[in-house]
Amino acid sequence: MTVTIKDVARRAGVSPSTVSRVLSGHPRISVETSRKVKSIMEEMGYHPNIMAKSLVSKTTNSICIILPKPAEELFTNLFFMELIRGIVTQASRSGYDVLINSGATEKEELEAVSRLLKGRRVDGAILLYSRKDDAVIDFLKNNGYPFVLVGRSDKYDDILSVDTDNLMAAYDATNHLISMGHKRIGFVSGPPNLIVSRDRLEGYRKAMEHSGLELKSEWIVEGEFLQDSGYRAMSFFMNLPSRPTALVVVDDIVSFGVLRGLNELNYSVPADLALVSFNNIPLAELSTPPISSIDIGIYHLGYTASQVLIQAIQKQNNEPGLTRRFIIPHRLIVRESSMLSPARSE
Amino acid sequence: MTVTIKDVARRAGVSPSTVSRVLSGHPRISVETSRKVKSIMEEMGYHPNIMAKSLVSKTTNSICIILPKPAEELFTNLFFMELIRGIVTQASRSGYDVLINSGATEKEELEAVSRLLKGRRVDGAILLYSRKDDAVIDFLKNNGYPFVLVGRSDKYDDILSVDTDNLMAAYDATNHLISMGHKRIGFVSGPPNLIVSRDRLEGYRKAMEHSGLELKSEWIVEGEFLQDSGYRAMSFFMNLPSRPTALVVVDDIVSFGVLRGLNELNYSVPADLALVSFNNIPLAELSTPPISSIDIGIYHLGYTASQVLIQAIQKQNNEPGLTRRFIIPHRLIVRESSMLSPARSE
DNA sequence: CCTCCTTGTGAAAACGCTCGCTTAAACTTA
DNA sequence: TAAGTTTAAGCGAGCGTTTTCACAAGGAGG
Repeated sequence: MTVTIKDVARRAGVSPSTVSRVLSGHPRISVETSRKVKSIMEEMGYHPNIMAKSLVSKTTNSICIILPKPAEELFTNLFFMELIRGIVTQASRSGYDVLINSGATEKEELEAVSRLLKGRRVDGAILLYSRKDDAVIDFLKNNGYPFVLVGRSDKYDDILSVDTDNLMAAYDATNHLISMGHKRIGFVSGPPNLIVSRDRLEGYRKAMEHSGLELKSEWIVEGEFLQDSGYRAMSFFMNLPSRPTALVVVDDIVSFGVLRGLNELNYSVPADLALVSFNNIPLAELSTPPISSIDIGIYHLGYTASQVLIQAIQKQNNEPGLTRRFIIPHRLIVRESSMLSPARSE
Repeated sequence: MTVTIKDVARRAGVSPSTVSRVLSGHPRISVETSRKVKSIMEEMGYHPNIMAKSLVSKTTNSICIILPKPAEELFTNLFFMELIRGIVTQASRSGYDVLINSGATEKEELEAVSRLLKGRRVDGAILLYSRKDDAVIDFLKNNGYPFVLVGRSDKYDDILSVDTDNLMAAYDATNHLISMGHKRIGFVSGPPNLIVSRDRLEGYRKAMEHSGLELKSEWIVEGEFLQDSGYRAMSFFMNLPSRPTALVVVDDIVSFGVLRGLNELNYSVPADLALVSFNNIPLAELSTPPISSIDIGIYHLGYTASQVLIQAIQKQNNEPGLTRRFIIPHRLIVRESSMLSPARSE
């Protein structure tokens, strides 16, 4: 039925080992033999059985992406699509296949990971987003499996990770608003158990402090990475007796919610409320008005994560002392949503 | 090192075959043995080696998604993310892993597919989007590999496919505008080599004809599934001596481009130009104004595709005479972008 | 009491490939 | 020319499973 290495060998009049060596570019194969075998492989339409190869080589040439549990939410965020695109592109260039996986619950997630890694279906894993405490990270680390984190862990500092300097990014975003003349600046945060939420909040705080601006606790609200959270935050802020003139928003998607709310109430952006958010997803530029955003190079983040993981798998970056944490530079893209200074008020 | 079936067998005082049978729920295993073996597997942290299993069973319990070549473009479209989400969710429920793959060129694409299928790394494939002539489809069909097409082929009518009735969807969209009183209706189409573009265009044509409305060729423009195409189409239309009062747009993303252009020129939607598009991606609802869209159940499309493929792999739907073409129902979601009748003009 | 099932288990042959040895041939070197 | 060295290719033992076949023990049927 399917043509195996033996069939090729027989037809070429050599042994299977020779064919195998031709395949892997072994040095001690004569040019002539190599050429002949190759042409026969071509002719017979031979494709090596990846499973058999994996079985003996104990290596699968594939990696998996683990999406954290509330996959529905995350999947609808263009952020992840960009990340996945970066990963798939790089992996494919390195000859790796990418498996994509998500579990409904944290337990399922862990089961899936251990099935894939222990069952030797993949050589390593990329984890997207890090919770403050993560059983999957523990599992991978304790079992010595290669993995990289997109984000960071505050439990371990010796694991491979690719991340944005979120503190600095938030610092920059806030400073931009301050430099536009804003003094009353609010912050719409994400779930408190995500490190990214915390880091960005911290950056906002630092920037406010450094400029000697008041830091009211009522100007900070928490939510999810969903439009609805933005919507709710917006109505909370607009009902405040002393409301902010500008907002730093933890994710573009959340900004869309803020924007929608403001539109419904006939407020205008940036005149009534200026906005800066994070991630610069492709649609940030397309909303009305376009949203100022911190471009964190999502694609690049994914691309690098894949690169780092594959190097780790091939044991090219395991000497102690090597960088384990890769920071992808960010930059602020100023658009209409923050292009106006606030009206004088006090 | 890693614990194998033999280790478990030895420890349990049985043969590897028995352990294997326990694993697969073979009927002729005593309850007692089964329980003992299971507890030992648990205790030793045994996970079957998937590669070894695949090698002998000639089945991998995984499928792959093939994204067509201009992956960059497609990846940034939420459409694909939704589709992938549906596929991954269903596959995971059926115990299948999902591999995601895209090639830079058509040739690379074909290579990847044949490597995966011939190399027996996956049991079947899901193809997203169908071009009018597709080498990958030919390859899969000629080699008898299980696959399903999201979209349709006009070359073969006996292959498994999951699709929207795009002709009817466009018919409905156009009729909606007609029922709002529009008479001058334009169409922004996609690449002409995609079947979906053609079908939607055809539906638009039919609806116009049935209502006895004029069908000017200058009211039909072609583009890509990108915002820019919408932008360009918009400026083309607005410069026309006799411009349409409403547009049927082949994809929401393209509508965003139209919208952006209209905003820049201070036109208002729907007053100056009403809009209906397709796919109803999550952001259609969030734009200003929200866009009327044909919801084609993208997630459901993906979910069904996975289901159909896995059934085909397990040979549950291969008898001749069975449905090979699954149509997912669509429905029109009317939003602000089409909620106004046109000003009287002629 | 002998034969025939049934039930639970084991032995061993694949599955398609890789890789450490070994061997054979050809070439050096003294 | 004998011995050593290099180069090219083959042999065969796995890799961790599944699965066919065989078989022992016990019970049923005549």
